[in-house]
Amino acid sequence: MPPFQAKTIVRMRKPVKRINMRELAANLGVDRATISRALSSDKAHLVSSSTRERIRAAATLAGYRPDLMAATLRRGRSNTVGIMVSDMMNEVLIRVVREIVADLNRDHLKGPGLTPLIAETGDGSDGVGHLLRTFLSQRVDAIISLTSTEGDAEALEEAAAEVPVVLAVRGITAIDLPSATCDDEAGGALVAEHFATHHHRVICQIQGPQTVATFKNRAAGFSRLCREAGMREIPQGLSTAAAVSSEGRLAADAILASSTRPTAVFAHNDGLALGFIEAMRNHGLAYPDDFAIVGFNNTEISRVLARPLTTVEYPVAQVSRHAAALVRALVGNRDFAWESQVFAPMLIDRGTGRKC
Amino acid sequence: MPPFQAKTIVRMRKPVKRINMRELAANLGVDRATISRALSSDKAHLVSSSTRERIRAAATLAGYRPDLMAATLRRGRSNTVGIMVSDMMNEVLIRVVREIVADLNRDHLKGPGLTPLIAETGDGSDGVGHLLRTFLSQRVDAIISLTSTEGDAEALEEAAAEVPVVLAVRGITAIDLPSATCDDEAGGALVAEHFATHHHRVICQIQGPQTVATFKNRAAGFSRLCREAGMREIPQGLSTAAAVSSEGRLAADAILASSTRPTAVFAHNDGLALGFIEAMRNHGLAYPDDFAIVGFNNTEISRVLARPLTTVEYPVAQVSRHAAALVRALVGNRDFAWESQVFAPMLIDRGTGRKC
DNA sequence: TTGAAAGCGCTAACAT
DNA sequence: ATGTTAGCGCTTTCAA
Repeated sequence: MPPFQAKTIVRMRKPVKRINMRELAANLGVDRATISRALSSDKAHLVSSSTRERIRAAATLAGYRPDLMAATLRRGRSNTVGIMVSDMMNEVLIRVVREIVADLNRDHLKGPGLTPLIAETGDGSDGVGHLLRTFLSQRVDAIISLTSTEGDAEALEEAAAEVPVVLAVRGITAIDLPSATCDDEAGGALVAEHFATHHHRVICQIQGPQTVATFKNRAAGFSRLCREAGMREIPQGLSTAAAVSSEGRLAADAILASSTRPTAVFAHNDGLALGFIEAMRNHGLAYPDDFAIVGFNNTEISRVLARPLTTVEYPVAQVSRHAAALVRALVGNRDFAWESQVFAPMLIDRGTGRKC
Repeated sequence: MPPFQAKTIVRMRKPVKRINMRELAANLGVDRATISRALSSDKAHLVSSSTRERIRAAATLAGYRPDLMAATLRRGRSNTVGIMVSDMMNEVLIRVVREIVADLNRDHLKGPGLTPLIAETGDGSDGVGHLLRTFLSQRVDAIISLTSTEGDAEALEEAAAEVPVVLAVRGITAIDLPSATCDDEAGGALVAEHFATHHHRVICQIQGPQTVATFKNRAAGFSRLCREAGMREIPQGLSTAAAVSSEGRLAADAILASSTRPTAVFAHNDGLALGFIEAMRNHGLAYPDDFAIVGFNNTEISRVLARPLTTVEYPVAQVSRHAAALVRALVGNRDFAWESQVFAPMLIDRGTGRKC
């Protein structure tokens, strides 16, 4: 156990009793119902403005906090949305979560809105199932799932029977749920096209795990355009065990050892690209002169490199906005005629994918 | 509006009515109280094992999900902890959140445990206050606040009157709350000591915003040890507007332009260090040969650099564990005699802070 | 415009 | 070992 410094303080808490609506009503000599109406956003107009203001002032003064549990129980709605994210260290996922949260919070300005509850799927065997059950027990009005896998289909379907479930970032083919995703096939094609434009003839891709739809689609789009543009792709299917920089380094070693070297490399995400760049340096090669390289996601690191990386911007804003819109609509009306949308990514050309 | 592809699907949802305890009881011909006991973890022994199993099987089969809102209302406790984080893109903060969540979830194995609710403080003017109010209305049993600032003192104190509030990562001097933090002063000193050990005589630090206690303490510790070790620190107080790589680049330009150049540089976090390294490259200097450089936080990027960076490991595990322990203890007993703890950081020597 | 009364689904005290 | 009863704090008819 490493050392630490301790500061010992003992302290008694004054047990502040929370004031409830009944007490507040008694203090003011009005009925609880009047308080409820005065404090609500949709029924406030039913109360005379004088009493309404009197009640609101008194509530603030007394530090009254409505019990959302009780309100939810009575109302049958919690005005809450569960957001389930697979990995909080993933920059794209967190950006999407953030924007969804901001989007939903914006509604609070007018009306009750939806309060987001964020949780990460644990490593446990049934992380997704457990979290979904927790959300349902918390009586969320809807669930947004970020980056679910095909293995989660059953659990999601079960949840979807009770509340609207919206998928974001990654869709699922086994079940038909409203979703907001990125067109990864187009993303892959975009990169290949960029290489073709800059006259590359022999190129390759460092693929993320092909069990993940995202990477499978990027690979497919890239290969498709390679064929269409008459470029030679080598080696076919250089797949990694995880989309992280260390795997990028390993892939680079393989590429550099091969007899036919490509002139351009597409890494399925910026982490893999970074690994490739490091390996290049280790091999005495200069980035970005000795290989053209393009990443994916436009993560912070791709921007702060001494030589910023050409990469693909994930349509974070659009995915987030659509996911939020879907949830809002479905919470308002379960029979809403939703449509899943697939948004186009965009190439950010910073020059590292050109040199032939 | 960038292009997108739309897949239109209309779908009717079968409105699955949630089964409640009363119905389940009726189906089984037992009383609701028996169901409640059978399904609980602490009172299950009061039910005969045969009916207990019968009830549990039926509950699972029927897809019964206890209404936590109702249970909370009745019980007066939600078994829920609000975790408030200022920035979800901050790697250290997210690691702490994760570990706290994992720690609290571990309790679920035996007994009800505490379910964490994670939320990010919005950019709004009163983000902290608003979030605290939301948490209190959700009847959380405790609140953990990550990286609060002195400006949040009042709001936190108000919340602390109702439920235990624990600070993590960053403490507050204005009020006396249980906390789990890092000894940043020692961290700064650690780095200076490292430089002294490797015979540096003229050194400098690129400081994060001095309004933030974390950076102020790192600066103080560093400067203290500089004086004690007889090293010359130049320029005094090179403070940045934000602890990000772009600011690190600016600071580097200033350092490189000065007449007396230091041989070693302490960047208050890895982002600043990265900016410095980039600027070095831009100036035709070689990292890590032309300057010794040490960062802080041991973030992923410091590890994946072609030449990994010497940095300081934040005591994530200890801070998390203590924060979780404080919450658990205080939820169990408000009068628990808590102690705030300050944990020591640790230098990770990867060799970039030696060369003189 | 306000009040009275019922009840959301659960748990805990008490009774059997 | 199980059942009976009351009530957590709120919102929503319905009535005045």
